[in-house]
Amino acid sequence: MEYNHKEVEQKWRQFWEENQTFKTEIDTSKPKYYVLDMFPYPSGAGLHVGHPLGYIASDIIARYKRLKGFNVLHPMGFDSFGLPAEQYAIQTGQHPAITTEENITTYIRQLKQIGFSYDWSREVRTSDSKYYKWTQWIFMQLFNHYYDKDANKALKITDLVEKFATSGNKSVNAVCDEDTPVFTSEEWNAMSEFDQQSMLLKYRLTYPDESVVNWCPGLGTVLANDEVKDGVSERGGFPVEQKKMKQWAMRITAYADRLIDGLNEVDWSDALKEQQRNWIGRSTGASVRFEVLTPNPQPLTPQNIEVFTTRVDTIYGVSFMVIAPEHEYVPFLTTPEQKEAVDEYVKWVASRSELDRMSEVKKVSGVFTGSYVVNPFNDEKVPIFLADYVLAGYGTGAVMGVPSGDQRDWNFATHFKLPIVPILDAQKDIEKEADNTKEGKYINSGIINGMEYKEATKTLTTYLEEKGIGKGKIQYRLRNAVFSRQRYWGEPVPVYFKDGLPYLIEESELPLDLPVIDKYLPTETGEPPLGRAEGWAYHPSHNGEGQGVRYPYELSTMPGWAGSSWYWYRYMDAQNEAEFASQDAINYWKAVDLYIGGSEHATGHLLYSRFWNKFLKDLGLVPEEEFAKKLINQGMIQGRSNFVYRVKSSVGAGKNPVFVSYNLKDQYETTDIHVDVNIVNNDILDVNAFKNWREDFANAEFILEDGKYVCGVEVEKMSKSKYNVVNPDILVDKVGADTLRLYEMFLGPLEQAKPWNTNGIDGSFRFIKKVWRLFYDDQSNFKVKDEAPTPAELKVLHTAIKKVEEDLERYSFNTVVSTLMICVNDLGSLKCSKKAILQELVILMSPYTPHIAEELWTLLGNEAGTISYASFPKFNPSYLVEANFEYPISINGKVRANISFPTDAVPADIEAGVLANEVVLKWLDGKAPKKVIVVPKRIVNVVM
RNA sequence: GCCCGGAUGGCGGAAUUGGUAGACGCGCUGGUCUCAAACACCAGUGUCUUCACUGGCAUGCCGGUUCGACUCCGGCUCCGGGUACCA
Repeated sequence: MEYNHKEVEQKWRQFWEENQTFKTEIDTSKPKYYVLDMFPYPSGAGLHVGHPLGYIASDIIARYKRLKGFNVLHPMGFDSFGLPAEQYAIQTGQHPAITTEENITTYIRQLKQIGFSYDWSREVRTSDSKYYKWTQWIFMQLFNHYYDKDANKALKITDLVEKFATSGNKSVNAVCDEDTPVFTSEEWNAMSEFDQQSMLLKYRLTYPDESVVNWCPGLGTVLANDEVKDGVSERGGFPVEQKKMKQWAMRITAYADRLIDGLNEVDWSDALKEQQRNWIGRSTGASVRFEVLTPNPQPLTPQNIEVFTTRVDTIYGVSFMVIAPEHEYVPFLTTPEQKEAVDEYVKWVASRSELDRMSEVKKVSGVFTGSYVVNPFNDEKVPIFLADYVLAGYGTGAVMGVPSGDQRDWNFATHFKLPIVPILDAQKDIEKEADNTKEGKYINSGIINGMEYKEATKTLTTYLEEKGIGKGKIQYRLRNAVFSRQRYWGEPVPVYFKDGLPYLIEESELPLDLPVIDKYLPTETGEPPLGRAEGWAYHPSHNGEGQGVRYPYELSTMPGWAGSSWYWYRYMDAQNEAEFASQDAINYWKAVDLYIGGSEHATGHLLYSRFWNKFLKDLGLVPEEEFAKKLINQGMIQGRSNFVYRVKSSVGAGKNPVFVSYNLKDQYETTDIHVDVNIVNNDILDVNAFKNWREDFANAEFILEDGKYVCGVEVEKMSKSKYNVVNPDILVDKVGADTLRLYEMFLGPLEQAKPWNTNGIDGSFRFIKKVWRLFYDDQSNFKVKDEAPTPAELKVLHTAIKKVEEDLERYSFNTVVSTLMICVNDLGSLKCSKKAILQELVILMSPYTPHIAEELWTLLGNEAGTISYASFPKFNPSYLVEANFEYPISINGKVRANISFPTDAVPADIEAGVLANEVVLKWLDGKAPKKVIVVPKRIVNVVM
């Protein structure tokens, strides 16, 4: 009886569903383990073979941990708000909820087919109002809190109001807007409601903020930088303009230090942690104010320019200052003589894309403004330049130029013939290039002459603070996160406006449901789509205000990352209507033990989620500072395209198209045509399927090699238009889910990017069939025996048990597959069909190939469905003990012989045995060896 | 430019702490079975040399440390990913 994967897999999927095999409850008698996949956006295209890669790995761990006695939480859900459904709605008028529902149905069908052990009763969808009620609720908490630097946590805004009323804000050490004024309690108490509320917005963790955005009127939305190409939208090619807009922002910068420090306590890859550290970009330095000297001061001309530097010790080496060409001071610093040159330069810079500015770093460009600043330390006049390497958006948009210590400044100074002043006696060759050393003693440096780096920095910072011209400062690259989208298909913001100021609706009024609208486009006046919703206004019901009073709601919706920034808690208690999750559930499951997903989320999702998690912890709602203890980024699966080659002369009316095989194509003039990889096997084209594939190829003729049509190959992105998308449904049908799971893991290390190549899947399929043949002979007789296993059989089994366990513990999924293959091959060679051995083997396999494992488990006489909660086989080292070890004998590092010695032989005996060996004697050629190295149970090296 | 990763047979990859480079699988070659094919099974398969034995060469390139290097160190090349020139 051949193994029938279709029947068996179907049977067990149904069993799991009907018996709710993987339904999970809180169970304090077992240790818990939480395995989470980054949940998908359900796109219309369905799953391709790249998507399940991480899901298979996490499912294997989930199943493995169950066997190890853990109570495993392994859920799946959908990040179901997003642009594609809305784009589709704009085109067709179909409500995004309908499209989304359909797509989710497809995803669930495809996921279930691969045999994942998800607890589907915990499924969540971010676009479900039962879910986004809590996203809105968290937003409200953020609005109601501020960050207190002394407590180093978020505190209630009502506490802040109390402090303001009693002692003003001078003693308050809180994160707030840069322009927050200092006020006394009297001043606070005298403020109007409007002024007080405006002041509080400077402290709230979420607040409306003016920010410059890529506004695309054609699409009626704001675009990310990478959605803009050459000044037009990537999608549709509409013009994009820079526009200031009131947007909600999240004060993530309040958590900058904790976001950096927390990285030390999580087991994430160094590459990923480094990326987050760089993104947050904490740098310690000093801010220094330089007084402006301009020949033509105007009322708006700034008196000072402030710079931030991480090397304040180099301040005596400053020979120029650079401000960003976009800087608001530029018009006031430009002298009439320089105006023409400056205007021209500013215009030129504006015309250059970021890419241009980036790739041309070696070419120095800039222009003198005509004005100067004064170096506060040596009173020297320092010219102010504009240069495109300084960005207006970062820090103060101004940089001090120290050519002897910074290569970019050195290039600039050399180009404009500015002085290059040495400042440290250890600087070398500064006439040739900059030397950024911190070694040596300072020279040409006024009050720090003769000092070393540490002392100099301290001295200068103290001086700055005493004179009131600067201070020590920690600066971050991280900016507060914009939290608005001019879109329909997202969470409504639970805010209404009274006198232009935002107020929260009552918690009891949540969820604020997404209203029905007629069209999914911005309004004629440029308002977001919610502006179309009739009656989209707040009716106060709580404070006794007059009937019929209405306040307009916020019209923008939340961004895609809102719903995904806390979802792992919802899985813990997905149906709870009273809380986002019960404290019982949260304190049991605590945090994610293993999180698997793509590295493209490094600075988006993973940073925002950490931020929200820390905030929820400050509120005492969750116990852990970090939400994901261990994280693995799975590598991207690239597409592998196949090509056919159409002979150019065969194209035209009345002609049959002729295709030439890959290795003969150089003899013809051909056109490369992508061919559907699903009708190609091991790069050999199925010519009949090809004729049926496209109508215009129905009469195709072929020039074959060795009777076959060989296709060309290229690695590209997996995409529909390249016909290289491999759908898991087809493979599940052909070879089964178990084979697919096995093969995806067998491809290589999980973290590594690799092209999908269906060639080779046969090997995994053969493995499944080989396992089956350990149970059934050629005549379909069940051949499992109850005999006692031999030492050889036990050795094979326990070698596998050891390796499978070790490899799973280090997430080496691919090598486990080899181990299982070796084990099955060896048992086959031993003709082993003993129950005691096979029973353990089946458990070992079950995380990878759960369907066939279930079937074999019951064939061995076990109760159906119990394998998922069986015990992982216990490794017994005594079965692996060997009497002898075969030593490789190398001579000068090259292996020349193998000699067997007893395992417990002492090095001296081994050495004597080796030197008596004839192969060794031949190589020694009568000479005495210089040295013999014996590494017990490893190797012997004879040095001559 | 900067940051991070990577490079091993025809292909995917293995080698966990410096100790027999190429496990396992694909593909290919030959054989058994079959009318034939498919399936399955057996044998071989880095490369050069050789009838064979054997030997030389080989983990992107150059150099170093070591009895011994895919593994460690220094320098480079190429490929992939990220990116906000972050002072």
